[in-house]
Amino acid sequence: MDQRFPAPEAQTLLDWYDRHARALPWRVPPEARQRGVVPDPYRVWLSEIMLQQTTVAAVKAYFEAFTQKWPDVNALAAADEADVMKAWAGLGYYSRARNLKACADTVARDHAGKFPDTEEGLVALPGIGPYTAAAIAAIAFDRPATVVDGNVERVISRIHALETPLPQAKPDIRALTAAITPETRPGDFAQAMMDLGATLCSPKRPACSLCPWQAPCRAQAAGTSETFPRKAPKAAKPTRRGMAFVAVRSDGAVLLRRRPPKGLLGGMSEPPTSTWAPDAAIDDTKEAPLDLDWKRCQTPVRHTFTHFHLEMTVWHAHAPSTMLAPEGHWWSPRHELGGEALPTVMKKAVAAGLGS
DNA sequence: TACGCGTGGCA
DNA sequence: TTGCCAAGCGT
Repeated sequence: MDQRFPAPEAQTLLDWYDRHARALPWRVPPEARQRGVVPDPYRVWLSEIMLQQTTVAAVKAYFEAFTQKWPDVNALAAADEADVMKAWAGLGYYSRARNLKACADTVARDHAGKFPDTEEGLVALPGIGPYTAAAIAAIAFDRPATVVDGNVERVISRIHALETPLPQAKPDIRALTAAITPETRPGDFAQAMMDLGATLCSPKRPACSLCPWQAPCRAQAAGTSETFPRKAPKAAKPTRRGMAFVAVRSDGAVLLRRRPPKGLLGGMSEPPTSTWAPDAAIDDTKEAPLDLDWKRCQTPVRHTFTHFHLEMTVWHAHAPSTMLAPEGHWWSPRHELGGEALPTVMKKAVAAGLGS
């Protein structure tokens, strides 16, 4: 052990957390936790699912809406899946919403509405992986689980100046995190690690001068904090092209359909679309669901998904009020359009079709 | 093991 | 404009 770098102490981070913890809607503040206030496992679980790969700023409004609509796991289990998808629309990664509902159903039916209080029990539930199981066990049940998320990976890789790139470094990071996870206040420790990563030990321009773990941090000493964690370069995103068909009935209703339950935007709603491919035709209205006088919108809708760019040509047409929706489709009245389970890209397409 | 899976904010 | 990124999971 290099004598210049003492081991990072959990207590040092907990002292910092007691002074600087972020106030979040799903969190029991450290002073209340110390007085014996315990978190609601339902709220901890819901927040953890929403926060997967998603920013706190984006989650807040959805968390408030969900807990208003469905205050506990039994209420969510009693809900229609379609309503859950509508409430999740815009948040992204829609398999999370399907798994959220499946998990609520399982907890209500098989566990009498109580979440399991161990990592093993939690990780067996839909949508709960190793990170989320550890986080719920620690935060909701104060178990000394090793909680490793993207924040922890960044903090630990900097403290130890780990040269191994992610994801190969994950086993080392897990072991190093386990070694400093305390038996007392493990839930606050996990949340403190995330707050440190989110506020001081940030990806860009970390505020090392304010960090409670400045002394043990090798990257800080070398002035290279921002270069960790090491990562393999990412592949460039290809561009796919396609079409969307926005049919508007004379009373303003718009034709929608449901996407297949799995895969991209699985289970969400959309105006009819063509298949998307790099060389797809964007002017063949024979692919449209109805035989109408289709007109092309001038500006295509651009949208970027995780692994490709989409350039979608939007076609629009007026339909007579008597026209029936094809099998599997429905006319969504204009005043209900905002409440449909439309992902953001499809909201853009509908807006383009209505605006032209 | 590696890939598929959304979105919005920011430099 | 473009790339990068944010509390990962399922297959």
